[in-house]
Amino acid sequence: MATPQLTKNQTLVMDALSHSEGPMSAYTILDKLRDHGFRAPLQVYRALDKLLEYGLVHRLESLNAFVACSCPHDHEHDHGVTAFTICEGCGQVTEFHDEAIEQRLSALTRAQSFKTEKTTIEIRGHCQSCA
Amino acid sequence: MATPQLTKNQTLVMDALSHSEGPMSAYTILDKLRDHGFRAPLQVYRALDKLLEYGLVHRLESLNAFVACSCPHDHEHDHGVTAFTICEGCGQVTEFHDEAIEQRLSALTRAQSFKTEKTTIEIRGHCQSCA
DNA sequence: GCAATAATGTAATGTTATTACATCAATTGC
DNA sequence: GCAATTGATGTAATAACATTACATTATTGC
Ligand SMILES: [Zn+2]
Ligand SMILES: [Zn+2]
Ligand SMILES: [Zn+2]
Ligand SMILES: [Zn+2]
Repeated sequence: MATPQLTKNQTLVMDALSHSEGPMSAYTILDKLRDHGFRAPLQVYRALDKLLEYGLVHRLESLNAFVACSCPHDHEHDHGVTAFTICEGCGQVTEFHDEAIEQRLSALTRAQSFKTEKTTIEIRGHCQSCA
Repeated sequence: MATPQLTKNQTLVMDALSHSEGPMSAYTILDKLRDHGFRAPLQVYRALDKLLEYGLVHRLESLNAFVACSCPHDHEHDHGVTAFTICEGCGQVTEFHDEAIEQRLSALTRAQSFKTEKTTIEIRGHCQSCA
């Protein structure tokens, strides 16, 4: 998925997430952007849909929240399975990718002839500082 | 986590999930149990909390829904990491466990000194029939 | 310019989950 | 037995998350 030029709203949401310490809910993003003219949830959700599609943002299912992708690359190519550790103490989220897990999951789904479209891996717990 | 005797509400919710073809949202469960005296969401959520604690039920984060554990064992011992395939077509959910994935995730989190409390693995896609 | 497409604005509504407080039942200690 | 504690339940209100519907504006292709 090549990333096209972002629109005004997409840029505002992307910047909000990029400059955030951690993940933000859609409504938190909305509040942050009220000064920039945002008035309704849909403005956020529409921008997020596109940013998710472009791979610039990830959704954390277990938090109902969103986080900027931390990958250094330019997102010209789809990065594979994305996994996260999420600290319950400080809220820190760490994104990581592992080829071994990806291949193992691929083998397991292939065995049941399941066609994977999206894989969610989220590990809740406590980081080193918060242990 | 040894499973104590279930209370009346816990039994009703457990039965509803056990007899369901697939996962159900809390509000769907509520509707199913209105004839049995359920009136408010909290009655469902409280029962689900206990059933989750006992390992009899799993929460599907990407669906905001709940499903009865499909493991044959008696839940006397905690089964490790649970993963699911979820078909977008027919709604079929398949629970599986894999030692290799569990060990790999364990190694990865240990490397960042992260203390895991709960791991979510959910694979969305299409099953063989719905491909 | 004009049609087609994509993005935006706004309101209303739908869905999921929690807080607060009162009541009831079972268990424990004496 | 009985008070005290604990766990479970009932009910209402509210909070948090997400979508539908419809109107308007901006951009693109011709
Ligand atoms: Zn990423
Ligand atoms: Zn932490
Ligand atoms: Zn299970
Ligand atoms: Zn299917």
